[in-house]
Amino acid sequence: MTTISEPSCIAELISRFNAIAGKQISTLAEQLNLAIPNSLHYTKGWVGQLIELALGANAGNKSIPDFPSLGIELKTIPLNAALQPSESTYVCTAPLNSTIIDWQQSPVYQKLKHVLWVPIEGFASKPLKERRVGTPFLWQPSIEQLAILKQDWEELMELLQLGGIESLTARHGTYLQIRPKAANSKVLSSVLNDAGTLVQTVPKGFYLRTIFTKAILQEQFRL
DNA sequence: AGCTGATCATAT
DNA sequence: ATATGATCAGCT
Repeated sequence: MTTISEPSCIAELISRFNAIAGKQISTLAEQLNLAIPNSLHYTKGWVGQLIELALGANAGNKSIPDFPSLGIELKTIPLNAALQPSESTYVCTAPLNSTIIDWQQSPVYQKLKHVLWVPIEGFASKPLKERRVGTPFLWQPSIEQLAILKQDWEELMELLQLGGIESLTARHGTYLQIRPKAANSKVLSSVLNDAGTLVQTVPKGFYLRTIFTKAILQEQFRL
């Protein structure tokens, strides 16, 4: 495997992501001496990691943006045959026994305030190695989008903090939602419920709804 | 068909 | 255990 260092400035990042636009997965994998899995079934995050390697993202599994010195988060986004996002986008772990922090300090805000979106052909009809990288673009939420994200985050955090975990479902939130994030439903961690009792629950994560990423791509490409 | 809940691999 | 990278698949 070939390792590439973190880009030292935005201009370097821009020239790197422009260089991968339109390329096939197989081309990038060969350049990095990386073996291509037969399918994504057992390697769901493989494309994301491929793009991280190709661009020199180096935050590991720490709760900080992928390009720490640039404060930019990298997100691949799978497109269906109509070139629309086909899946929600994972943001970060949801704290179950949360201590109160404010929006600006939250990992959700820290990651979403500046994102490099990398669209990828994601339709199953096309073999993984033939799928192409779309046109990556840097994005920052608008004032209006930020207000809704903040409102969502506050609503969801309030449910977590006030022990409302048992009533919290993926139906809460306009752009942000909370869904399970674990190896399987048998993985459990302890959390206080609204009666102040410790109960077991599957670990959760924050996700961006597809409707939101769809809007982001439409703004960008005027689809 | 889209959405919610479930799941898979890997690093530390 | 818990973070990262996400997509899968059953139900409505």
